[in-house]
Amino acid sequence: MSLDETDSKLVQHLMRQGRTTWSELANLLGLSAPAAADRVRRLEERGVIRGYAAQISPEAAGCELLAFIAVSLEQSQQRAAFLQRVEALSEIQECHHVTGADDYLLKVRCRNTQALERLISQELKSLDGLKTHTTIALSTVKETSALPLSAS
Amino acid sequence: MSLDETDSKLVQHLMRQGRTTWSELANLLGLSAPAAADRVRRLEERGVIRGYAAQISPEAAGCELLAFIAVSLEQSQQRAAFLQRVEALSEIQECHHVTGADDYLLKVRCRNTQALERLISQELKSLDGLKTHTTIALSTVKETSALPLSAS
DNA sequence: GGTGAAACATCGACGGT
DNA sequence: ACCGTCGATGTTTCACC
Repeated sequence: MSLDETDSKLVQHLMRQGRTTWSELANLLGLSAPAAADRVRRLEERGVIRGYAAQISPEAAGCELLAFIAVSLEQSQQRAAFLQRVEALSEIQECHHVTGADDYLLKVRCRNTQALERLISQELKSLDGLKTHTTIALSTVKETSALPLSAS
Repeated sequence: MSLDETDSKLVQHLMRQGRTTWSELANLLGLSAPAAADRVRRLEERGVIRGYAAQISPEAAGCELLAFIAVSLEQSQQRAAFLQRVEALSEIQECHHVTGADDYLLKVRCRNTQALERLISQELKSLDGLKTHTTIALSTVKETSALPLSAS
């Protein structure tokens, strides 16, 4: 289940650069190209690599606003309906079930405050007994998808 | 500054699949391979595409724990030191300056509660006047890097 | 933005350790 | 079980239209 040293180097490179050419990966690892490709394929099969994506500037894509919404569900029979809405709404980037006074924490990106208002008032608050508490991000200091490598 | 319809389709595909082959992109857009490559290169130069990355399963990489830490800075002269620490700590994936009672919201991934304790007690709380409020994620319902496309 | 040819990278089969 | 070599195939790249 855990990663050997070569896989660690590989994963770390893939997190930063994405997949470029096998030959580049190969001489990074001191292997031949087919061997590097094999390792990547195995990591994909094991689910360590979930996929590949381009990182898009949210502002360039017209998403100027970033907000975190804490959600409380006071009627637990609304849970399924809430989770269904979370999946359906493309503005909701993340939804975590969390400890503390609230039930869920949402990370939301949208065009402007008007779009946020619509999301909260029409999409979320239309569920009975659902309370929200919204925090707006004024600026982002750091945002990376890189994980701390573990030497295990 | 804004994206035409072809660029929108392109960006949407790149967010989901990463960069595969020019020919695949080309016939998705109804263009020739060099034309598709040109568009991608221009988007990279404009900063719309920030880069490419593999999506790694945090659990597979040994990061079992996800937490959100709200940080209050009661002495504003500590701000520079705090931001420097944020950059240096690889467990901190995100740091946003936010509205509300607290100043910053951190998204943190680490190995276990022991690593989280070390991060909070030794790395963060060692700054004078810094208060934290930590929320643990029990499970993650949704987590995507995709953005809602805007037709502009 | 399209076309063609040269350069390059990938994929699969085979052999070695 | 994992890695290297080699040849066939497919893809990118560049000059030019």
